[in-house]
Amino acid sequence: MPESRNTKAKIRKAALRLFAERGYNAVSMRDLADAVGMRQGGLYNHFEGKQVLLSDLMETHMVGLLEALDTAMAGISGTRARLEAYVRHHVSHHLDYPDDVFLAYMEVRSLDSDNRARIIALRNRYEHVLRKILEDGCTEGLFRIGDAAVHARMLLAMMTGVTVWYRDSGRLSRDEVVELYLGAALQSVGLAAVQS
Amino acid sequence: MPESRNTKAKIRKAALRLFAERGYNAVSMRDLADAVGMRQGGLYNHFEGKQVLLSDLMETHMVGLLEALDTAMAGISGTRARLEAYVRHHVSHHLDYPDDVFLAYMEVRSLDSDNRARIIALRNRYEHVLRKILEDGCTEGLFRIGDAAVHARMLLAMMTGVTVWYRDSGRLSRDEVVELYLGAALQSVGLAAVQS
DNA sequence: CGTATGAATGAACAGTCATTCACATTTCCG
DNA sequence: CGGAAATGTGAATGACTGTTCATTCATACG
Repeated sequence: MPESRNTKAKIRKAALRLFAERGYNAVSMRDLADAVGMRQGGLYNHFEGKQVLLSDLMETHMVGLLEALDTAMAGISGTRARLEAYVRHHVSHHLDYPDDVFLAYMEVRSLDSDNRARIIALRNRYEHVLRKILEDGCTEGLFRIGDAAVHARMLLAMMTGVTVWYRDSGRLSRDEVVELYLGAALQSVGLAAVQS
Repeated sequence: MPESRNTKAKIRKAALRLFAERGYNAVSMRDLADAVGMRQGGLYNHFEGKQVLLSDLMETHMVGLLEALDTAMAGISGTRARLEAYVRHHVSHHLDYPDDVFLAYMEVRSLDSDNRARIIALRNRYEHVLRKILEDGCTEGLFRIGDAAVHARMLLAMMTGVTVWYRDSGRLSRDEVVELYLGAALQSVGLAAVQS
């Protein structure tokens, strides 16, 4: 069993990287087996098939994302503080797991309809938390935004895009990037960033 | 000749929709021929191959996007007015050509390296215009942003994301959406939206 | 009318796809 | 040690891939 879990984890890791890099449809089971260092037939001892592997990866990521969000938001009160916690969580989590995020975003359409519905439901839960914060801020007269639902989508697209360009070897550290996104997000809702 | 151009246009139109909908690798030449109403062999009278078709679609879009940007920015002076023109152009163009945009964004990795380099060069030119506006605004002390290069990417990701959720059948008109994005973009750089 | 042209066909090509399976090998546990 | 369960192999499956091509067809031109 110990060796089994190891191989399974190696398959997941390689699949995640390859799917994110080339796209689900552009990766064959041969490619995947080569990356793991085994023959294609053996993959089926660990996963029922390619589609199951994809939906497994995506569901694992979405569940982890929601759990991390819960942790990040736990005990945070106050609408502004909750927005800050959400933004910090989202950006840093995306910097930590760029392949997972990219896959979950790009390959939803490669899922069959049952799996797709499950993944989208998880994503909606995640987005709803931000939308609620923005609605609260509007109700309290704290935020100045045109439309909470639209603004939630704007912020999520803006923040998620960090995975497209950020590289660890670049000019900015992860923390600096998080703070840049936080500042922009706060200003976008009509709040000034804190002067530190 | 008139019929020829017509068929070519039909192929391009169908390919654009199918590639955007299912992804380049998930669309076969047979699928495409079916959508056009012909047999697969005939496609090669109009395009050298699948890859050429893809890069042709993407290049056409990028060139059109740059031309539309030039038109939208022509004669506009003043950093704030230029930012407003850029945002309005970008969002409304994306609302008008969602498939083109989606394809150009998602399928860059499906291009072979020569075509990819050409498309990315065009995209860089497009992004550079916004970055320049943001840098000017910083120099003039007009904008309050952490980093112009990063902020350009944030705004582009935010605005481009409109194609993911907007539907004509929805609650908001295109003009309303454009103004919402404009307001958010202005606030994100530290400017208040105009009170109308 | 004869013929050149562009376009469409449908079969064929060689290769790749995900998946299956009979068979080895390794690993675990009593 | 023995046997069973887990794990990996390599070949085979049929379906599908992008592309090619000989052929047919309709139209346009001299």
